[in-house]
Amino acid sequence: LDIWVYQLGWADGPYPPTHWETLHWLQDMGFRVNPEIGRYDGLEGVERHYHQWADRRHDLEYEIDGLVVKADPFQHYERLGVVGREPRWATAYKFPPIQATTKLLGIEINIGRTGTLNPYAVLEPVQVGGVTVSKATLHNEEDIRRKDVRVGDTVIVQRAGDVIPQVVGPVVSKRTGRVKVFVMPDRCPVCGTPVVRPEGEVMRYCPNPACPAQAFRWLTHFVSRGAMDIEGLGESWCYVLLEQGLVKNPADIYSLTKEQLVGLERMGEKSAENLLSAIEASKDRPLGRLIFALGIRHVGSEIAVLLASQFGSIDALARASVEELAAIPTVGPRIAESVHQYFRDASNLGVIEKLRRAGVRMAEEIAAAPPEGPLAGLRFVITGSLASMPRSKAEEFIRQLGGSASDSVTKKTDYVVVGESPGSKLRKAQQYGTRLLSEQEFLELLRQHGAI
DNA sequence: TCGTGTCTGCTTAGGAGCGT
DNA sequence: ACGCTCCTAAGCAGACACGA
Repeated sequence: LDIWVYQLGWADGPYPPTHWETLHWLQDMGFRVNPEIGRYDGLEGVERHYHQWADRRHDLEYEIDGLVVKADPFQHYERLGVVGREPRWATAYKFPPIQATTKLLGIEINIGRTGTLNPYAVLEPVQVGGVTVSKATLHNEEDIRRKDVRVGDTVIVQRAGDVIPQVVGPVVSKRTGRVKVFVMPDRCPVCGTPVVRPEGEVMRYCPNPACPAQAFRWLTHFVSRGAMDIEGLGESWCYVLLEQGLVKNPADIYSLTKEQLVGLERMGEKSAENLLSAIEASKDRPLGRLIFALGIRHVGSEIAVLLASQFGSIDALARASVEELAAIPTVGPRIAESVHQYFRDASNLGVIEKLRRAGVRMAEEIAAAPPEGPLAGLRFVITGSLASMPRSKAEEFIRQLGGSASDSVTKKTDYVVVGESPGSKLRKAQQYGTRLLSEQEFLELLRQHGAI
């Protein structure tokens, strides 16, 4: 009997490790497995019904041309010798990260939204775990020093959590005399301003707020999903708008006209209309989103929502003193100072004025203390992907019911929701003995409390 | 109609630094 | 000391629109 195993989303290259195991496993059971046919391309009439092993004792079930193949993942993983703490049905298996060696061609610098100089490795493209890796972050100069990687080195590359490319370190035995120690630049590679490294901090900053790189990062941050969420405006268009001088700061987006947009290369009527309506729609985002979008240092999505709920308007926030700010729980002196400073800067105030004139919502009712939901006081963490909804949606539901959703597992975490291909959070949860929830159980929980 | 460019959606690691 | 948030990073398929 021939079995074709079909996995969505992997058109090329090797299968994810768990999938590989499944192939072998089916083989062991006496099926002839044809992994080559199992590619995403060109497969017709093969449907995948793939119940996750995270579901308690649920069968793994493949339907192939009307033939249903069932198997028990519990036994499968047990046979592999991969048995974690209870409940064992949630144990997933991953190979250790697959590594490869390649050449470090150079180290280049990105400028972050806050002006940080972020070095990254430019690598000779290499296949690692099924994808081509050509770049990887090096975090900062200390990290480069710790790893002691030099330009020209042969380096080991892996995919952390099987996803993110990472430089592990050099293969010192392969080092030739021609390697070069990397030196962080003294000047911003984009605007040439001498960089500063505040005492006690590890990152170097470009102190020029008008640096084009920072303007670009601010703009992309402003329009991003978590902030004002302007659909259709990605990095490329941000770049074009800045380069053409149509936009100098985020507030200028709101005075773009159709004529201006249509004049751009590869921007037609349709795109221009879509973009303008997306911009229009963004005027009504919740206050927290706007505060986040302003890009104040130390104010991310969480603190922004907190500030919105405390002050209720941009004006009230702008008037707040350092003491008032620091009096808020979880806001300390650094954050308070950062916020206060932001609203003392003339150009920032100019942007805010312009946003106001454009009709961007600047205030909202201060919500009464959030009603105590059924999940009040419970901390959730999600790992892996959920089939039924994006992670952000799941987190929204959790908050709606009064729970909190964070992204690192600690001893205080109450539940870890395990989706498909979970990462290291699952390991950590097992280590702490944190209660695990399969996607089905999670959905059941939401249903119980009427969230869905 | 079709090749090409752009954006979206979806994932996780981990250093740094803040708050308590 | 510990927990949490901020911030950035890479990759790829697929949807959609442009423009010839």
